[in-house]
Amino acid sequence: MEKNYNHAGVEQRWYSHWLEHKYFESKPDSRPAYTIVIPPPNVTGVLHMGHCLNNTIQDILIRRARQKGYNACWVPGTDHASIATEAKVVAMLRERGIDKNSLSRDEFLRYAWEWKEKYGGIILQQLKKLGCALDWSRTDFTMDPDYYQAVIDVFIDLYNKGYIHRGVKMINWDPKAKTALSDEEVIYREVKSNLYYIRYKLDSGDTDYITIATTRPETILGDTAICVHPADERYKHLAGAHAFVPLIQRKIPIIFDEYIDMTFGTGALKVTPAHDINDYHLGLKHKLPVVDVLNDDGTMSKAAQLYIGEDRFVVRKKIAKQLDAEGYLIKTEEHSNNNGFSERTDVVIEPRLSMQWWCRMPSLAKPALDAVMQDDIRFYPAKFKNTYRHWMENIKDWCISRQLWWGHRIPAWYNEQGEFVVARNEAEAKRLFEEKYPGNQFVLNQDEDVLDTWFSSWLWPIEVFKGFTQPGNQDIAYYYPTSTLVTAPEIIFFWVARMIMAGYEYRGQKPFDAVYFTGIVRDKQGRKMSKSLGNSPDLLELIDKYGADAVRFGILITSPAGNDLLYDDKLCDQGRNFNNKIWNALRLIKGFTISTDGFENEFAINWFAAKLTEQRRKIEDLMSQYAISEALKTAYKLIWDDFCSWYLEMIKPDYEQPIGPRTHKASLDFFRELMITLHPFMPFITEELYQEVCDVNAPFQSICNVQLNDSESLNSTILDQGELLIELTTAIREIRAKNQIKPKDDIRLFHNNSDQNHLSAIEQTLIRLNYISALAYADKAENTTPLTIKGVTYYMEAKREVDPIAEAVRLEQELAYTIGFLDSVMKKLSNERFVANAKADVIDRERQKASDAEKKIMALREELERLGAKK
RNA sequence: GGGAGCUUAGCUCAGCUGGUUUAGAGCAUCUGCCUUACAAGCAGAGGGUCACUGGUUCGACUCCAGUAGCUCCCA
Repeated sequence: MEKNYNHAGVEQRWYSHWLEHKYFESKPDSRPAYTIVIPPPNVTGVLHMGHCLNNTIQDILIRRARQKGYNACWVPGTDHASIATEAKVVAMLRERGIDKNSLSRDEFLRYAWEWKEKYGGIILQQLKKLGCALDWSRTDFTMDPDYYQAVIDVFIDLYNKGYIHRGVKMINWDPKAKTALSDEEVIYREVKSNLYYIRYKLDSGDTDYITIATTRPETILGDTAICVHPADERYKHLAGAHAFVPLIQRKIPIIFDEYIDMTFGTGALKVTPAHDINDYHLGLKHKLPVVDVLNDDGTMSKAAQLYIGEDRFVVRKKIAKQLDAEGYLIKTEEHSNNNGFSERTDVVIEPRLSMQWWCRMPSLAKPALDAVMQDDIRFYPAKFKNTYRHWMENIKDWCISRQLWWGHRIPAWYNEQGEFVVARNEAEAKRLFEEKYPGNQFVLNQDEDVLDTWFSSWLWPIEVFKGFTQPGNQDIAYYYPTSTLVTAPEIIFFWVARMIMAGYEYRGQKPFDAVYFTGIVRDKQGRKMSKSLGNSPDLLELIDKYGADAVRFGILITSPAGNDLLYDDKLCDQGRNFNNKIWNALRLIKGFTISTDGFENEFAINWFAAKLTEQRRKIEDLMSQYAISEALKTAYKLIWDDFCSWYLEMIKPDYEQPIGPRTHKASLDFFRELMITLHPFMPFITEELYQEVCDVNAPFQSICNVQLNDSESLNSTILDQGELLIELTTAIREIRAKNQIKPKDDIRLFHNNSDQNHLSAIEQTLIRLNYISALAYADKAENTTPLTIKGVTYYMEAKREVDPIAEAVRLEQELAYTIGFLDSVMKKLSNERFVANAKADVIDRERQKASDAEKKIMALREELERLGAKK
């Protein structure tokens, strides 16, 4: 074997093997199902660190479930991402010199599909590099024909139930993508801006003005009132008065409303119902006209009268100048306020009145809220229940229409009068129209808009198993509800909540048993990874450099459940080093020569068997709580510390001596079990090395299909003995290190335990590990260094004289600590109320602690006296 | 403005329903080792008044209240 493990070649080879033999494909059978649906990545996406974390976790859950005897099924797929994809296609067309507006809808969609076929699967290919055990035969896409139909049918169904309606409301408008966005697609950021103080002439006299403050002077052209607080003394006299909008001299009323914050600006608010949600509501209340001064691309409309066709931000500057020049601008102040930005295009959102399709949520939300609150669906970490509840209890209508072409076209047909029906297709629409309006002639046109992408992905856990298009099929019955959803908290509302709603509405059942929320991957300075900062490593390069196993290790080892993690390449180094450690452990075992009279260590075998069982149970416990990082840490320590540092050292024969067959076989068995334990976390190296320790004559079995079994009973006596062995050995090594006694210089060890057999189980191993030439009972031993463990004092005697001064310092420190410790214990024990109130086993434990400490203090004092006499 | 959460070793975090040591781990640091699996390694060490202030209790990192700072979500 090579000196170091090299991942190159190994990973590709095994992944191909796994695919070829279809280990990851699942079909319903008699086993219980363990199902995960992948959060479908966006077709425009490429794999980044967030995906790496998210999918590694899913892979671990799936591989572990398979080991535990479940029929594990992990479904891959992508979503069509209306806005993002349409933007990519428009950009592609621009490069080819084609203007989207010159194309028909069908022509555009042909280009879009072409783009999707070419680039839409990249991200799925990248997941293979990570080792993901996905059932590729089930790969789905939100715009596949069946899926498409399911989305349309759900729309029709919800429309017929009265949940979906059409109406004019204020929406978030993305002037770049020229589409409406849902509230969830708007990101609020603080921005620095100016607060403009503008005076409006009043109709009461030429020198009377009222001054308002605004951050958006270009919208004054859409003003239809000025509003003040009824209790504001400054403006009481203006009841019934009117003002004139500067530059255009529109006459608008002064209105009074308690909504006004008297302390902000001048206490007078310009009211622009078309361009601000609060103003819109004021407008409704006071029956104000609506003047929409913006076009859909963010330029000024005809209704603005001025600057028609110019961009809103250009106009903001120009109009400020003009207002100043004409004496309307009193002053400008620096100001910071929150602006909404489009999640996809990052332009400033324009609140805009618009005719859209809406889905009413409360009755959908009710069962979905209850399910989570009652832990029928469990959230990990549970703190997200609060976030979820808050949103669900204040849920608003969902704006589901988007002014785009790429997506599920809204199945509504209109006649020339704007009357409409909702139907599966044009023929049915015609039929419905004839029912509604018998005898009339119609020319029908389908709605131009498509549905919000989330309106398709909320059906994902159902329709990937054809739960809508082939209801009652075997897959949906078997795999639904799925087991665990792994996702980011950012999409708890977008996606998680809505899937739960769809699950109850359409299956009468939750879509998954548990939701595991991952944190955000940040750089080591805690900054979010982003393209603009360039602080995100290229995942594929990382995998090339370190291997997928090491990268998986790196991203997980530092990843507490639900908390952000600070990524650093160093973590991958640690993963790579771990690979190497495992590799070398096997190299050692394989390098032994075996002989029937070779070295055997029965104690080591029994001890490690117990340790393995104990730690595997701990891993199981941690995994059941989704403490995945902790579980990996436990496996890491089991292999590195318990197996390599202790077990292998215990069984290592003397130089160039053979090992006994029993110990050799046990070591191979342990190694194999360790590979199985680690496999879900690091699939490639474990498969590679598992095969190395399998019987060559047995039929081939991939580690992917090996079952994890825990039937062994746990021998806790031997674990205690092992602990004593380790504690003693560590203490001896410490004394050696402090006194420059070489690791292999012989020592003699005495102890004062009246039970002279207390070391018999570990004696042989203790002697070998510590180069002990004599081990005996002694009440007190001259010229030795004492160490007290669990009430027994051991005396270590070295050929080399210990330095009395350094030794005295060491003992003094230990004595001080132990006295302090004893004090704290005695304080408890001398407290009558403690003895009266505390549980018996707590008191016993304290008494044991006290007696051990007393013995230790005695031994230390004696030794110090002896050293003192010497000085 | 509303809501949630966080504050434990230089860094990243464990520490569940209060009593297992005057608090643990990994990484980093320091010391000694090229020991015949691994220097991508081995052996050892140092490092924390558990943010602050009160309260409950025989006993608080752990429960409660307040203060300060930080983060996230929503409007």
